[in-house]
Formats: sequence, structure tokens, C-alpha cells
Amino acid sequence: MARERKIDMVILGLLSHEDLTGYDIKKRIDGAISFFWKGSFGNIYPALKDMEDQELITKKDISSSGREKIAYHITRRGKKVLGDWLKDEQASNELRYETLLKLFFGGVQDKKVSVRNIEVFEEQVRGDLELLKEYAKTLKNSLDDEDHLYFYLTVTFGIDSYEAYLKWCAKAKKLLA
Amino acid sequence: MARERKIDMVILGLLSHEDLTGYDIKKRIDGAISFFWKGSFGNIYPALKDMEDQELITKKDISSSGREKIAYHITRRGKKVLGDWLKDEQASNELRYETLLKLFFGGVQDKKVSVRNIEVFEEQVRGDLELLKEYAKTLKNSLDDEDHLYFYLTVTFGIDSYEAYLKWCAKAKKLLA
DNA sequence: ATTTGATATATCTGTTTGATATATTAGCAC
DNA sequence: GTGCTAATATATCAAACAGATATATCAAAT
Repeated sequence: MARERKIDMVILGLLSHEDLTGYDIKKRIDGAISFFWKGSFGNIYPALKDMEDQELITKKDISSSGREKIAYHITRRGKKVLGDWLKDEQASNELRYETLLKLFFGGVQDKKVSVRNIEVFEEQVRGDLELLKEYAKTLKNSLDDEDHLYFYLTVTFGIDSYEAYLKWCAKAKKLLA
Repeated sequence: MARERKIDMVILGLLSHEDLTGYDIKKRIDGAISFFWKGSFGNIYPALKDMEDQELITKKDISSSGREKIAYHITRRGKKVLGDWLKDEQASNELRYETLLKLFFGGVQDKKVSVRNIEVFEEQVRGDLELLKEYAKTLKNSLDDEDHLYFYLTVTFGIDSYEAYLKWCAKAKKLLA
């Protein structure tokens, strides 16, 4: 069965706004998107090749002098595929938190080890939360721009859940003390 | 570079409590652990083979009549590896939420599509939250049992974040209305 | 002049996912 | 007791993904 390759949708989504090179796409994914989805050169470049074969995107050589540069543009077929995916109600939402895994098996070690693991997690979250709050502050004043609105929604998702994480951290440390 | 295979740690963690077959391990992972980590036969069975070669686990044939059955037991070396992983402070915590991806690119479609995607997410979360609350209710009365305590902590993490998700869903739908 | 870091391409190895294949056993309906 | 179905139990395969690496250009600072 030909499984649906999710990276295709990420790329089509990005290309629906502007033409981009593979490298640009990677940078965009590493930005705000990375809070809820990741991508690597190892799947971006093959996906671009495949999608060009399927005529979901077209490429244009925009090399300047020695530097090779290929920009990709979404086709009508590509927009159709993106739209169908958006309208498809099923969505896989997965957490992959090594910290929780370590906590689950925490009984193997001294409680201090678990407390320390929670503290490390707490620091990570605190840092990311600050970043997200910066985003939110900037976006909040331009929610009439539709793209900003959708971006803002994903950012507030991050803020709300990270704040819940921090509250949990405090409770968890107390229970282990 | 020999990357650390996370499924190894899940398996060692489970085997640190009791001897299990590959099938048992899969069932355990599909239970409460699946909220924060997944596993499949496709990586469990190869991992068991490798870890036996590395003498982190030993196998024992417990077949009865025709049915082939192999139980695995953790070795001292295995316990060492598990302990080292628990003490290692670095941990990768990743969200992979297709719903947020769809929302991020929501501008491509009518707002109703995004609202519907949030509603579907909301239903998923509500269902999982109920399950987690069941777990919590049972565990809460036996927190002096260390294993229950650690299990309880991961469960409350789920409850707290899912409750934050639901609040966000309400806000997000309002903003899109 | 040179070194560093960012840009830009692409591939490789290993890991994980999801589906499939194969066969046994237990429980239930008829 | 026969046949059906679901659960048990093994294992493999293709596709997708992650992370590292290779190669080379370009811009900017030293």
C-alpha cells in the first residue's frame, strides 16, 4: 500500500504561499513548524524529485553564476492534493517524549534521577515557551491577516500546552520529594 | 555513528520488571506507554535479536506443544545500559501533530475546514482524556507502590496537557468563528 | 588573503512504521 | 464435534524518516 508521505503535504503547504528551494523549505520547517512537525534533507530532496515526477510541483533553475539553485512551484494538481489532505478528517497526532519514557521507568534508579530529568525538561520547556510568547506578541496585532491568524493559533497551542507542562513539573517534583 | 535505538530502552525498561515475549512487549507498549512512545513488531523483534547478541538480554524457549514462544530476561549488562540511559540528562521530546500542520496551512481552504479539523481533534482528546482519568483514579490509591507512582506521574502529564488542549480548542474555534 | 559561517545541492546508513505472511490456540455458535 | 472468529505469536518487507556526511559556492569578517 502506498502510504501517504506527510512531508509532501508540508512541502505543498509551504509552496502554496511562495516558490522555494529545497534549502528554503528546510529553513521554513526548522522555524515555527518544528514545534509540531520535523523534516530533514534526507526526505525533503527525494520528495521534491517524486512530486515533480507526479506533476504536483514544477522546477525552475534559478542558478546564479556557479551556485546551483532550483526553485519549486506548486501546480494546480499540487493544490488539489493539498486541499484534499486538508479536508480529510483523519489526522495522526503523536507525542514522542523521551522524558516521560524515562520517568515511566524511573523506579529502576534513585528518585533524584527522575527529579533531575524533570528539571532538564522544565528548562527546555521554559526556553521554548519564551520563544513562542515572542511569536504571539508579534502576531497578535495582525490577526486580520489570515495567514497570521492560523500561525497564531498554532503558537497559542504551544503556549497553552507548555504552560500546562510547567505546572505539571512543579506537581511532579513535589510528589517525588 | 551508531545512533542510540530508543526501542531498546523501552524493551529493557519493560524487562526490568518481568520476563516477556516479543508479543507481550508489543501489548505493553500499546497500553499506557503508547501515549508518549510507540513500538511495532518491525522494530521489536530485530531489537530483541540484536540485544541478545550484545548480551543485554537472554532468551528462554517456553513453547508449549505447537505454539512457539520465546521469553526474554534482562541481564546485568542490560540493567547497566538501562540505568545509564536513565541517568543521561539529554532527552528528545517531540510533538508530531498533523492537526496543527493542517491548521497551519488552513488558509488554503475555507475556515469551516479548519474548524472541523479542530472538532475532530477535540473528540480524539476527549476520548483519550477519559481513559487517562480512569487510570489515574485506580492508581491514586496506591502511590506508595513506587511503580504506581511513576505510572501515575506520566498519566497526570497526559491529563494536564489534554485538559489544556481542550481549553485551546474552545478558544481556537471562537477565533475562527 | 584567509577563514568562518551561511547557502545549496544530494546521498548514505540506520531506525521506525505499517502492512503483510504464516501458523497455533481458545472460545463460541451451531 | 465441527467450523468460524479472534487472539496469540512469530517474523519479514517496503517505504518513510532521521541524522550525519559529502561537496561546493558565496558573503563577510579578520
